[in-house]
Amino acid sequence: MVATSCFAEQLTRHVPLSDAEKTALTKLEENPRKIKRGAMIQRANEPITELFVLREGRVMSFVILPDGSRQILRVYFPGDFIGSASTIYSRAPESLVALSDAVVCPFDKHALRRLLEEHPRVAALLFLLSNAERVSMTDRLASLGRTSAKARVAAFLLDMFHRLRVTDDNIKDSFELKLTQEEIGDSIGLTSVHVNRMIRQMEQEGLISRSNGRITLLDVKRLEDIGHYTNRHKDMDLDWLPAS
Amino acid sequence: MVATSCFAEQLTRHVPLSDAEKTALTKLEENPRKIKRGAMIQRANEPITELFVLREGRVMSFVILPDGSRQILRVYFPGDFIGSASTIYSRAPESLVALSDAVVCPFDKHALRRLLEEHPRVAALLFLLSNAERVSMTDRLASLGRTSAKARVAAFLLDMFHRLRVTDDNIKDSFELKLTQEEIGDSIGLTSVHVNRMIRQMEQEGLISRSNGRITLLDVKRLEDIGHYTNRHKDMDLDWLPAS
DNA sequence: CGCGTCCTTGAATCGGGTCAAGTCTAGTGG
DNA sequence: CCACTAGACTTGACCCGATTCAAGGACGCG
Repeated sequence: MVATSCFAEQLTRHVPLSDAEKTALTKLEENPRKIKRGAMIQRANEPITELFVLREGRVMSFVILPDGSRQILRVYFPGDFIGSASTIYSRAPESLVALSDAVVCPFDKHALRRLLEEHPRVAALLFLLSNAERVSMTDRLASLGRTSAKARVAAFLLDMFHRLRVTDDNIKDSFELKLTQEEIGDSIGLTSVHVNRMIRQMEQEGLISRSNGRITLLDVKRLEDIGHYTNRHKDMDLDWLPAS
Repeated sequence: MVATSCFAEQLTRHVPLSDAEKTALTKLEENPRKIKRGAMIQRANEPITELFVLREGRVMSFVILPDGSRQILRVYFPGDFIGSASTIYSRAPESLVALSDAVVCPFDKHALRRLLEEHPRVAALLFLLSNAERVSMTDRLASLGRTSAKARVAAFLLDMFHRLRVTDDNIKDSFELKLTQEEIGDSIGLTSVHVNRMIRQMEQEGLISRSNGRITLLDVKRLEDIGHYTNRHKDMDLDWLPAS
């Protein structure tokens, strides 16, 4: 048994890895770095050569438009692979900021190249997970483009919930959001004021409840209905990956 | 010189390929199939095992929400790789319909697996391009979440324009849209009525002009400004890919 | 010629944004 | 232990951009 990294652990949830593969992945996490809440990890438009594995805490990626408004693109959880854009662009298309105190493990993109060369199976797996991210992105597109404010909030909460559950088995029906209502709004294309209205409404209707930053989903079925949510994590099927 | 496939041709725009790689890619396109405008290539939620290379024409992917509204996720052009979702999901997350008469080359996902196994460099390249798609998806997210109707139309037109130019060098300032205004609306989260109003307004302001389905961009600079558009195709940098 | 699809335009409506004025809470320092 | 403060949450009144509804026009095709 080799010491498994945070990233390898995430990947083995999908498909078994050989020890050699695990060791290689662990190398990516040799340089953990502590990050304070609110600190910027990467600034949009600046040259980049690093990627990251998020080991602890939460990180968000976002862009700021010329009029000053912000679109949050994604919230990352421990085990996530961050900054894959730097594999293709020499300048960062998006900014990265820690939403909570966090630990990230930066590594050079050439280290990733070597990994892909030496472990084609890992390359294939990363390709697949990149496709999965693309699909979850399309779900959000549909949410922003075609659903009401209430539906977006519902879908957002469900997405957080199910993603957290992938790595944390003891989450039953509640979780720490760790995002302000303004940040929620910036994720789903609403103002903080309207996010607040929707959340209160959903609380009054008995869909959710809150106590100091913790959200409890009281009626997941109805939330899924309101948010037009489909849980993609269920029917993933990576069987066809090259055998190890 | 081996006969290059449509897909290989697309890839070599980014990075040189060996003859062996080209041959392998060409194999994916052994079974061209003609598709009529409007025909469904893949229906959301149905089992899938096939992927496609689009050789001719245009194809769109979309989802229909329970209330009947449609979100178009992406418009594909010749040389594009379609349906990468089937690498991870056994049921299609999105539908595929031909926007014009088209030729697609279906291939089994196991053929892709063999390709990834035998040609790790191609696997890495696909991983990169998948990342590029993810980035262009985030651009659209920001557009839908945080910009006005006019900005979205401008960004949409510029995106079509620049993507067509990647493969077609003789496009100077005009192109065939081949989408109805309703389809444009379903791409950018607007109604066809409002798309029409924005297009007419932009026409009156001298930003664009139209004649029987052909759009001419008269003032690209100002359009980019209005649409908060950034052309991602320019500063792609795939140099670090494993050497062939 | 007639029919269907797409485009165009106006009027009324509404969802969500904006502005503004609180309230609540966790820190902070005296 | 309490006053002070800053950031986040809450709520109301008003406004505006986009949708909805509806009706007509243009064009291509069988």
